Amino acid sequence: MCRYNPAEIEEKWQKIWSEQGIFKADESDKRQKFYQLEMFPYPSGRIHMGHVRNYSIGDAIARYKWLKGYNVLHPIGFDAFGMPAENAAIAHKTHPAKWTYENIDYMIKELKRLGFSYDWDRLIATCDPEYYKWEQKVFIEMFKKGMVYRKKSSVNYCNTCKTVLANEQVEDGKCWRCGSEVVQRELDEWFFKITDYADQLLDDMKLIEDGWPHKVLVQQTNWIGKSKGAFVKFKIKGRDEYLEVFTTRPDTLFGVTFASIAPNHPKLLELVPNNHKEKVEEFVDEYKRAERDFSKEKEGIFTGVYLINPVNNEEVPLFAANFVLLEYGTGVVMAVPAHDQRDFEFAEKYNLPKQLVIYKEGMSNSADDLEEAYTDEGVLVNSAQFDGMENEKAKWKIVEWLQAEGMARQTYQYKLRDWNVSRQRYWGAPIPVVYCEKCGIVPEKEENLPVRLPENVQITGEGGSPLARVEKFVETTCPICGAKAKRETDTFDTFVESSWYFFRYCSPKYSDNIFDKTSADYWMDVDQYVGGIEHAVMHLLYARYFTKVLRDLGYVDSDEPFKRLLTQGMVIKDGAKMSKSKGNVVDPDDIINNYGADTARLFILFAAPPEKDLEWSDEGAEGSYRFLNRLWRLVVSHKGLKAGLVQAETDREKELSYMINRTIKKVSEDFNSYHFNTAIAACMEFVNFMQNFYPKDEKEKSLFAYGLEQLLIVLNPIAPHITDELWQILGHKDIVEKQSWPEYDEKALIKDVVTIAATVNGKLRDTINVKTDASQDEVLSEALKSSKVQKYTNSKEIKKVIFVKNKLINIVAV
RNA sequence: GCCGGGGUGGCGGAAUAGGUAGACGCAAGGGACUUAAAAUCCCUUGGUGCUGUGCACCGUGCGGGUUCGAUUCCCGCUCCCGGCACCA
Repeated sequence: MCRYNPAEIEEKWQKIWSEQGIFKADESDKRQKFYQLEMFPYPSGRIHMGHVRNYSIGDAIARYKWLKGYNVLHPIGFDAFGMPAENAAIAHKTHPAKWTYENIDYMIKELKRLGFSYDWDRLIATCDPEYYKWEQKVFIEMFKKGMVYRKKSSVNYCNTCKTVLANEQVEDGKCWRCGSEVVQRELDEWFFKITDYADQLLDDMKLIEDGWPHKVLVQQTNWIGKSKGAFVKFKIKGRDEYLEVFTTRPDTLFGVTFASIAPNHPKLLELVPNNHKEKVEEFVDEYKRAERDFSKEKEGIFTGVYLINPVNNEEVPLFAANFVLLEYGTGVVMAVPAHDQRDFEFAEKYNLPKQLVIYKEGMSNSADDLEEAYTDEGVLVNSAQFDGMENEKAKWKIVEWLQAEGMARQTYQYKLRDWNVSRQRYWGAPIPVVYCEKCGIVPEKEENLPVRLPENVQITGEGGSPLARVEKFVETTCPICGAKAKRETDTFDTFVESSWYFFRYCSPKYSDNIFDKTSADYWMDVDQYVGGIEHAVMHLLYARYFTKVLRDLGYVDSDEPFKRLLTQGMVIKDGAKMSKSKGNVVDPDDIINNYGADTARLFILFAAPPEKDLEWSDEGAEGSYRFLNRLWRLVVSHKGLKAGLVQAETDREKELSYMINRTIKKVSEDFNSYHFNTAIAACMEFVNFMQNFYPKDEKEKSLFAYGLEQLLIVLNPIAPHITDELWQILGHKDIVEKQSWPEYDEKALIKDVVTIAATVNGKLRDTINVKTDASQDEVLSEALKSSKVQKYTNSKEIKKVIFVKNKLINIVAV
């Protein structure tokens, strides 16, 4: 008997799949389409376990859909631009392109060794000019429609990566990629107006809420951070000018005792009277010098300016305060120390008065008795005609009242900022604009696209954008007037490329436009997207936004790119994420060499449900390998049998038939809900059963062989190589991938006899075997025959009997 | 602080329109085969107790509640993980 030799058979079947082209997606196919997508990898050098998990999940789904009769698109590519390529270029004195393409070649080999069902003809790499050309084209169209703009702004800057970061890329005040401290810098930058889409990004969540993890939608909602409030005008004392504040609590306007302004507010120094100038300037300088430290104590300084509260004409002092953000609202806030904790702390520190305006029964009616701000509900007090009104109601009544005077209006504010897409790096897609002294900012002509990255560039990591030093690149002519002009030297944030790659897969070689609309209309939306949770508010928000942009530019009809999303958990080892520094990395290559790809895939799908973190265990992988060996021996030892679906008559036949159908049912249900771990468990149970069955006569043998065949089909999406090999060993000329997913026979699942629980007062006392669908009376009399039941019912009165057919009988005895 | 998700054997994890808790796997222990080892196969394995091979009690983070019956539903608490964080 031949032994299971994964190395040999895996190579063999990968070659056969490739030769037969069975995973090529074809639009002319009449079957229903299914677009299965996994987040494409960054070509860092090698595949890691996180990739294996991501792609094993995606592949199981894709292969399942093939077997279910769908026309599947399952593509792969590389998110190939980015900083590690430049860093590697500096470290190894090579070129980012060379490094990147070598990595891509190696990683393709690794992916192929894992046997994934990709349509390799659709491979894309985002650093290919034939790819980024289209991004440049769309950018120009966005520019013309006013969807992008350039402005000087204070931006997040990473000194290690020497480039700007978008808000989404700053984590805990640190760079998302390298972890160094992020500082603020003033630079001219390009922005995508994603804020114009804030409401759509929120509202359209209802289109995807059934298919996306709740958690991701909540994270995006919080990130967009919409809040309802009002702008309120405060007159500046002694001037015919106003400062506007944003507040979500207009109900507390009568409690305003001072106001605060952001130290970097552009109007601040202009307003400050001379006798306060020196001190305020000092404070502002100190603020600007300091790193932004969020745990810092609240500090401020009186500006010498008074504002007039529009609700009662009271004068309140204006403070410059370090906790006021210029970027949110208007950069000026009204302060209500009695009902806002920050204002409370500030007032305590600088000994400012507090006025109570929201009152709840039981509390003191003096703000001086408060130990912290009262932020809950209540009724208004000390608020003139609004006294006694519930504060939620008073909010908008007060705004209405002020609005009549032109002093307030209802509004919404968002935490979401426009997307800064400029990066001062070489290895990215050039932003296709030209600066002309006469014509200003001019987009490159479409026929001149792509604006190619120059190849002969020295990457040193020093002195700003490398492109700025390439004269041949920078020096150009104005697309409008033809005069000498300079090119933009910033490149796009690489998240721009990953915001539309799934469209490009629909027609990856299309050369007339970003994609062929017919193909995109056919394949989009992505039916199932699989990737890491870490992209909840970066890639996944950008991709949703960019899809809406493409829609508004007339390229597509869809509002949302990904119908369903599955976020898989991390692969951890010894309780921590695998990393070189911790020395707990398991290299997929080693696992494939030792056990084969099927074992790696099986284990990773078996060890945990997809969304949960998965603890890698060498012993566990070994166990999965043992299972495949058991499967191998089971099938090989019965290879002469001829499969046939026979009518089960004897008890043994019925039991066999029951197990076959039960397994098909369970695995089918689990595949539909992506519970691969329990699907595999069901297959294991079935193998255990089959190992101990030993078919005797011809009928049993054909049914047995039929069961083995069904098992191979349902296991194929998880362990494709071994199932194809065993399928062939059973005498088939074709391959499992050409079969149909099995249907189960509901009738075979009905047993003649069922075991039901006999409980007394809810406690299990015995289990009894009765005819299927036996009546309550029959079951009760059978249960009362049990001595174990009698023990608890004798000498007691039976008050009540609860009966669940084929499941349980409960006797209530007192 | 706010928002979201969780707490089940030694471990990874099963089972919730309320109905036999611990499927499947790992680890551990015992046995068979073998000159031996590996591989394979079989058995045991939530805890405690007892007059030990059967029976009792306890048991799904903690405390209550609803119910004939709660891992599942409700209330309160606690701990862990993730996200956001001076957002007015």
